[in-house]
Amino acid sequence: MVAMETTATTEPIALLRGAGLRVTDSRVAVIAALDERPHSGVDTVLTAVATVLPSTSRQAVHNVLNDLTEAGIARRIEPAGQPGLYELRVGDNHHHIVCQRCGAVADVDCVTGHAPCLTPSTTSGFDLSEAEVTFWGVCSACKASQADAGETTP
Amino acid sequence: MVAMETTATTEPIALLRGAGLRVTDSRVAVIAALDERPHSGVDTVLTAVATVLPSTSRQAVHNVLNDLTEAGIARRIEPAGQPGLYELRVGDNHHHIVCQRCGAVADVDCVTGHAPCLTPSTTSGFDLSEAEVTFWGVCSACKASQADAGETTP
DNA sequence: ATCTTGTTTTTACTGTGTCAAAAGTAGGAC
DNA sequence: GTCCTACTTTTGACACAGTAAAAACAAGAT
Repeated sequence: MVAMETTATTEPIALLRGAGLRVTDSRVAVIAALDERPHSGVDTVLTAVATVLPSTSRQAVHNVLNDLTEAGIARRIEPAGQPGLYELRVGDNHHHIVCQRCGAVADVDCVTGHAPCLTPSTTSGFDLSEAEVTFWGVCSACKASQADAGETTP
Repeated sequence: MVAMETTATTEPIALLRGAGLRVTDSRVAVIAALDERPHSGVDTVLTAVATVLPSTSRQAVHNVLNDLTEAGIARRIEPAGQPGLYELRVGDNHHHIVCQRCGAVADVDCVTGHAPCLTPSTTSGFDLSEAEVTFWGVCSACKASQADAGETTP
């Protein structure tokens, strides 16, 4: 554990300590990976972590991501038809826009105008706790390569 | 093929013919099942269909549901952490509210007030095509049995 | 430095869904 | 009414994402 010259981009150690989680290389590396590439899946995180800690197992990444999510350090999103993705932005209620061709994800701050931004017209007796919005579209990269465009789900 | 006393609730045969799909027992049964229990998963549909056509395979249900979805007769939704669910309401842009305990799903007609109901504040260069809203909460049944909280996925 | 407890590895397994070839059936043509 | 062909269904195998559990190991307190 290095730790003296800390103050990395998101201060992984402070995040972990603050959540009462042990500071381990894997966790620090996962947080760093998510900080660099938000909306990463397990595979992407594993690849990034493996450049620093080659012995890391996929299961370890699953464990760490689950731990971080439970601790409120990370957030998991799961666009339909894709494996779960993780990001460090938590606590602010932001949404996502997903590319229907390549699966790229970008953040969307909030729906225009309204602060609570969403209230269902009928709650059907449910106790409402959260509104999740996913926008679907085509990212600029995919728009550019209009012609070929992967063959999956236009 | 029974079919004489048709005119069921959603006229499955007309739906299939209109979409250029062949009318088969399985398809009619699947449509009937979805009509009775919207937001059903493959298993639920299979159970319902099997009471009428006991030889039906799970694969057949997958095939039929995929066909119906492609034909625009059914719509697939996929709340995070749950297998895909299907419903016959298509074409109207409605949303869903999902119970965080038991997974129950109810329809929500639209977000209050606004007609286009959703526009992202920033599109990050995406061509927007659709907005999907999922509300999360606790259904009345789960509220009632607060203590134990069921585990069954209805 | 040692101990305790939490973390990671390893291996196996479950659930959800897809793929592909063979067998069977709907629906139009005769 | 009967036959033919293309579309459906069955069967069985497989892919992918994630979970489960026990043994090896490391963080942090004493």
